[in-house]
Amino acid sequence: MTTPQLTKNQSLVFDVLEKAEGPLSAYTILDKLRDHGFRAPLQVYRALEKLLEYGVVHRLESINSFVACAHPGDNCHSHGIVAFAICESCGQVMEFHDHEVDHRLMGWVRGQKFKPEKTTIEIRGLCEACAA
Amino acid sequence: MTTPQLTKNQSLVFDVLEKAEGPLSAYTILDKLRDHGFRAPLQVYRALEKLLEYGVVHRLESINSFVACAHPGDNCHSHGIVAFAICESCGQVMEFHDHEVDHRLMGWVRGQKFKPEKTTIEIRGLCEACAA
DNA sequence: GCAATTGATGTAATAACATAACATCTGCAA
DNA sequence: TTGCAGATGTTATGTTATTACATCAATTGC
Ligand SMILES: [Zn+2]
Ligand SMILES: [Zn+2]
Ligand SMILES: [Zn+2]
Ligand SMILES: [Zn+2]
Repeated sequence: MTTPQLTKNQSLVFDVLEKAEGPLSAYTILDKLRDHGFRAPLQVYRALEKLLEYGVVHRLESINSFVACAHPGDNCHSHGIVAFAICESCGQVMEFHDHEVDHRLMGWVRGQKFKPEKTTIEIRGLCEACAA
Repeated sequence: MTTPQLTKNQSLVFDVLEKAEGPLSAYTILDKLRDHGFRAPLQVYRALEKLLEYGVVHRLESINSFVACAHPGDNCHSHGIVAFAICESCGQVMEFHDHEVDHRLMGWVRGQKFKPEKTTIEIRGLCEACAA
């Protein structure tokens, strides 16, 4: 997915996520953008929908939050499953992918004749700093 | 985790999930149990909390729903990560685990000195019947 | 120029998911 | 019998996400 020029609202939402230390909920983003004219959740959700489509933002299903992609300008997401390690203490998110994991999971679903559309891998725990 | 005798509410919730074709939301469970005296979401959420703790029910993060474990009486969950394939058309859920996937993911997090607590792997797509 | 179309935006209302706070009950142990 | 712990009942509230409808702006074809 090539990323077209972002609209005003998309840019505002993306900038908030890029500057954030960790993942943010849609309503947190809304609050941060009230000074810029945002009034309703839909302004955030609509921007996020596009940013997800362009692959520059990820949704973390297990914490109902959104994070800017850690691999800007990289097209690696189109080749495999992205996995996340999420620190439950400080919110830091690490993003990675592993072709062997992809291979095992996709091999299993193929054996079941299951047609995968979207795969979520999220590891919650404590980052090095917080586990100390 | 050994499963103690279930309480009345826990049994009701578990029975609903066991008889269901697929995953159910907490509020769907609530509606199915109104005839049995359930009135409030908390009655469901409290029962689910225990059932999750006992490992007899799983939460599907990506669809905010709950499903009875497909491996009754099995303790395999204590040895690894459980993965789910969820049909977005009919709701059917397949549950499996793969030690190689566990190994790769845990190897990666160990390299990052990240301490994992709970891992989610969910594949949404179409089952064989629905993809046809 | 000027409709027609398309995509983006604004706004209000509502739906769906989850928890906080507090009271009560029940079984069991000191 | 009293105290405690766990389960339950109830109300209210908090959090996340979508529906419905109106408006606006840029583009296209005439
Ligand atoms: Zn990414
Ligand atoms: Zn941390
Ligand atoms: Zn299971
Ligand atoms: Zn299906």
